Formats: sequence, structure tokens, C-alpha cells
Amino acid sequence: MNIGAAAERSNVSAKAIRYYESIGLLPPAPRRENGYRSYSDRDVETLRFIQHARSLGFSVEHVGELLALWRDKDRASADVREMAQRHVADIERKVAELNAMRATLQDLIARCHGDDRPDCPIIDRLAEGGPT
Amino acid sequence: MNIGAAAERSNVSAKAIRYYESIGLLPPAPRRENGYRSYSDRDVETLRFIQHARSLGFSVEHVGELLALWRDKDRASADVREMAQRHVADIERKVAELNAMRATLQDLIARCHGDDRPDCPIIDRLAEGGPT
DNA sequence: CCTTGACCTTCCAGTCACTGGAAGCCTTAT
DNA sequence: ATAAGGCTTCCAGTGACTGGAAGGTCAAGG
Repeated sequence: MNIGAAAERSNVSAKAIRYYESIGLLPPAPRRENGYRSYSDRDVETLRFIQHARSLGFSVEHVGELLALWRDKDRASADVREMAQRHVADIERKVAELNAMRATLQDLIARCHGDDRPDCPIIDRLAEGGPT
Repeated sequence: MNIGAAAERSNVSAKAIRYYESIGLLPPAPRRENGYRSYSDRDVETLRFIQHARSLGFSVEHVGELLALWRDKDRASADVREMAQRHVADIERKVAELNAMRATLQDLIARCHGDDRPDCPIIDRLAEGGPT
């Protein structure tokens, strides 16, 4: 099948597939006589794997490691688990960071009357920076 | 004061200050005879404002709008408040997305024995994609 | 006077994970 | 014959910087 069909079936854009090939995440696809890339059902499975891993927030680099583990039938599940745990820790750090921002902003919003007067604790906080 | 001192006092790197100037977030700093940029205490306040807004997660573009509101003594606090609210909504979307990833991953992790056997629901889920 | 080191200047490249678009070839249908 | 659509490559751009190279400036020390 051509790249467009593989893209549709895997939910990975043709652009992205070429990109993955260019950075070595995927091996170069075999070419037809006309130069078109040719994909098998197996390749589509790989693309789906990538898509799922990406949608869980794994970086492309980590997806490469997950692919290697997937292909390694002798892998230790502990290795996969550890990667997932590290990634969860990463996500939790980001969530904590975002929640801290949200809390600060919501506090400021609550104290801003939000009418046509210029007085505004949000701007004040940005200007002063100290504990308002 | 030179860019290094302004950077130190504002907690914005010299590189970033030049970058902000290059994209028009800051007006071009006046130059000394030797070509060095010269900053006033007022400029440092502006840089601090930027730093605080950035650390609350506002994009550089939005920081520009916040700066404009800060400088506009006739602003309506409602405008500031609305920007902050939009930003909070944005943060909440991201948090929700991250939490969905985290939940899925934690579920998979819980069901992965994580020893030296290869069997692993995490890899299975990535490969199958369907509800495991 | 000269050097050393710490500044400062500009500009280019790289990050991450793609997307958009241009220019051009291939295939299929009308 | 031509039009539409898919394929190819390559270049540029995104956001918000950071790192580094090449070179000018300045103050202190030998």
C-alpha cells in the first residue's frame, strides 16, 4: 500500500511517516518501481504503535526505545514498566507546575473586580512580583 | 547598566533580553558609545514583569498584550481578567490531557508485573491500541 | 605596555516534532 | 489531452529560547 493509505490506517500523517523515516525511527520503506514507498500491514501496526505511544506523551526518542522493547521478544517487562513510570513522573511534574500556575492565577482572578476600572491585582502582581 | 546587570536583576538571561528585543517585545535599548546596550531601573522592572508573566505560563505574544495593558493606565481590569481566565482555561485543558495520559499509564503499570518475564500489558496496549 | 579575563557585540545553528508549501513526476479517469 | 489526485524531494517555519563562534571593549595586574 502507498503512504497515503498507511497514513489513513495508522492515523499518522504521511508527512510524519516520512519524518519518522528521515530521523531513523522507521527503517527506510521499500520503494516500488515508480519510487513510491510501499507499506505492509505489519508496517501499519508499527505506525499504530508509534501513534499510541506518542498520544500517551512519550517523546519520539522514547518511542524508539519502546519499539525496540516491543520487537525484543526476550525483553523484561520490568524495563517497560520502568520507562512508563519515569514518564508518569515526568507528567506529574508538569501537572504540578501547571497547577501551581493555575492556583496563582485563580487567586489573582478572584481578587480582580474585572470591570472598567484600571485597578487590577493581576497586573500589580506581575509588576511587583512579590507576594501580593 | 549593561545587559549582564539587567539580566541578573531581572532574572532574565542576557540572551533572552536580546531575543525579546529582536522580536519586538522590548523596544531597542539605547546604546552607549561603545555599542553596549544600556538599561535603566525602569527597564529592569519591565523585564521582571515579563519574567513573572512567562513564569505563569503566558506565551511571549500574550506577555506583549499584558505589557500593553500594564502601560495603559486607562485599561479596564476586565480585559486583564479575561486574559488570565483564558489562560487558566488553557492550562486546565493541558492538565486534563496530561491527567488522562497519567491515568492510562498508571492503569497499565498496575497491571504489569514488572519482572524479567517479557509479558507486558503496557507493550500490548501500545501494539493493540484497543481497550486492553 | 601588554596581557588576561570578563564583559559586550552579531550571527548562525540547534532544539522538538512535526506542518505547509513549492516544484515536479506518476497514475487514473474523462 | 487534460485534469485531479497522489507521490517525490527539499526548504522554511513554528516557540522560546540556548550554545557557540568570531571579534570588539574595558579594567586590573605584571
